[in-house]
Amino acid sequence: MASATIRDVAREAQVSVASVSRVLNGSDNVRPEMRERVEAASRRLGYTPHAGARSLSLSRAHAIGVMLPDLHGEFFSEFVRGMDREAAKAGLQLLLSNMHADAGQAVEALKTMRGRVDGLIVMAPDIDPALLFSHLPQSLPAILVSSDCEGSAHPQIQVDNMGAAEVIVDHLVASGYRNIVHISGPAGNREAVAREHGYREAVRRHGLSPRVIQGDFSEEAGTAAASEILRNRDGADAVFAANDMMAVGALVVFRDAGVAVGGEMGLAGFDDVPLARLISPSLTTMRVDIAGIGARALTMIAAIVNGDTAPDSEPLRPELIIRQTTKAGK
Amino acid sequence: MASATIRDVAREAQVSVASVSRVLNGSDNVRPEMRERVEAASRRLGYTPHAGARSLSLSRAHAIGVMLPDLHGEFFSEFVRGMDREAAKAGLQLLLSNMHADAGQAVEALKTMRGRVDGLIVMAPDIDPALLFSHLPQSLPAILVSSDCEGSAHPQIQVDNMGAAEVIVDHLVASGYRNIVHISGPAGNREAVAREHGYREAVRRHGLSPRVIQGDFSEEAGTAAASEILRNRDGADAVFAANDMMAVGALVVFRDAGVAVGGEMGLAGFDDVPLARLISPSLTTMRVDIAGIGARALTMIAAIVNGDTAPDSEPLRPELIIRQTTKAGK
DNA sequence: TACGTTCATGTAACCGGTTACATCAAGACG
DNA sequence: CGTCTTGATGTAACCGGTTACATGAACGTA
Repeated sequence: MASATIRDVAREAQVSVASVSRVLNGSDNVRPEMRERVEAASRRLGYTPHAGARSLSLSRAHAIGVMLPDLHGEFFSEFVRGMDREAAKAGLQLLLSNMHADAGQAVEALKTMRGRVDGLIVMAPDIDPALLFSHLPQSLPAILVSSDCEGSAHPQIQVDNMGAAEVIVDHLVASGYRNIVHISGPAGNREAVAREHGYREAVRRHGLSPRVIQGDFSEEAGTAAASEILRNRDGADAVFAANDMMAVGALVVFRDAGVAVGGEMGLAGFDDVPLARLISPSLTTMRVDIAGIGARALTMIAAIVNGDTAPDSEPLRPELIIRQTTKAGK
Repeated sequence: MASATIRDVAREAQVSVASVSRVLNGSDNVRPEMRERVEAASRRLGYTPHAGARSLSLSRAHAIGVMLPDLHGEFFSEFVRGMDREAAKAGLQLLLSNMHADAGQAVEALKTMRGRVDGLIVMAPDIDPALLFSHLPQSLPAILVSSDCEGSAHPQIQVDNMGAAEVIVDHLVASGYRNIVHISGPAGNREAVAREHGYREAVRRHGLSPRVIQGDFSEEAGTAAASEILRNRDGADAVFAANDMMAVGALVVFRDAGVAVGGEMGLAGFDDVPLARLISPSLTTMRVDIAGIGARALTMIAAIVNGDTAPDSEPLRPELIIRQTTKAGK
């Protein structure tokens, strides 16, 4: 019942295992008659090579380990789509390990990938990468995605979160808004921190005063923040949420309260989830090319694995997408 | 530079490889002094076991291969989330292989998983499973998700697409709609076919006449279908789209044309993507518990891999979610 | 003291591939 | 006809773990 091995095929074809291997890997130096015998035997036995054994003897797994945080929706699927597209081109598979409760668990998960992948793509916005990699064989190539951390030994793909946040604030100011409240992301999240930093910087530059309501990237956080803003009636005339889901949560609250979003109240998010375009009024936001990041991450790690020089890429600049929630202006 | 192997640890600790293996796998029959020596050596060398070699000698990869179609958004991420949750519990990893252009490529992808995974979870609504598995070692356990096909040798997780479609039509009829148009999914897709079948069955049962516009699950297909309906003005008073994205495309067209969706025009989708709740007017649809399906798929395959009897599960029944697009009725 | 147990440890085979090197037959050439 | 070259094929070591079995020390018993 166990599957046929290369030795079974060799026996069936009355040749040596070396010959079978040569035929199956398309080596030259095999006579046509030999090729035919082996292929026939292989077909008769329904032979499929054992990828695990192959990668052991070649010291090449043809797989990339991917560690992601607890991503949701489009964000997750677009990222994986981008990686998968390039992985298919490069003949690589993706070994997924998501959503780990804590750093210890994450380290454990990375360890179980040793000897099973040729490289790692790690996105861990709330885990210290130094800690993450200190327990790992340094010979395993890895790249960090969007971790916004300096001085790591590993190549990184950066998104210019801070600059993008400034762009958003500049746009809100240009549209006539002056009292811009920021709904921030989770405290330990480096992307969230960078966005808040950009917000503060831009507000300061315009001579305005910052105001931050702590959020956590969830729609509920946006709902809560908007309710708080309505309750206080403290002159806030625009909201910049650190991601779209919180912006959507806020939008629904404003809409239901009869606030003219895009008119008296400006609103902007971050990410450009598909929903941003479809909700009404449609949401001004920064578009991040998630699939592109995933693709770039994979081509980078593939290059490193192949021993090519890793093209250290410059930060990705998200694109400002102006929609109805800031269109009318004030 | 190459990573330390178990033999390096054995040499460093001046013991045999068998002892190292015993210590690291927590076997009894090791004296405390031995344990300590090995652990110290292992730490000194930064040793991490080679999972590939381990799985070769144990004939157990502790990984599950997952093959998915070109899924988008929440659908994909929720499904993976469900699997991942259970996989973490069971100590399994997920080897992903998405989005294959054609059946041949899909078969190839499955083959490269041989010897690398202990089982397969396959969702391939537009590939004939018989074809898919005919080229595979029959010893590799596999389960099919939502393939709606009879007489397969592999256990399946079914979603009652046909029954759910009937539920939707019944609801539309109960809300007063009579000329219900169906926007179908892609032609070869078995889920889409089952939904259309349910639609036709229910419409026939109510003594109404069916009308189907061919779609392909994309938002654009919904846009096109709705435009066609408006152009024809042929008395259609409700639309049942085979998925939410098409329903959303249609909704936007109707809304922009000033048609009262939920009043004079009923509209229902299928899937309950997050957008369905957030769009305005919010969309009546059938909720499918995607994460639950993923989780169930993983527990099933894990059970089979462990040699437990596979609990052959009954079809999942989606839940009717009534929202504004059918609320007012006619 | 001689002998049988028990138990920690070591040796070597095995998982299923790849491949360096050995082997050997056939053809080239003096 | 003998030798050298060439090229197809076979043998066995190796990738890095696990583990059945061999080994031998320590101890109990007569």
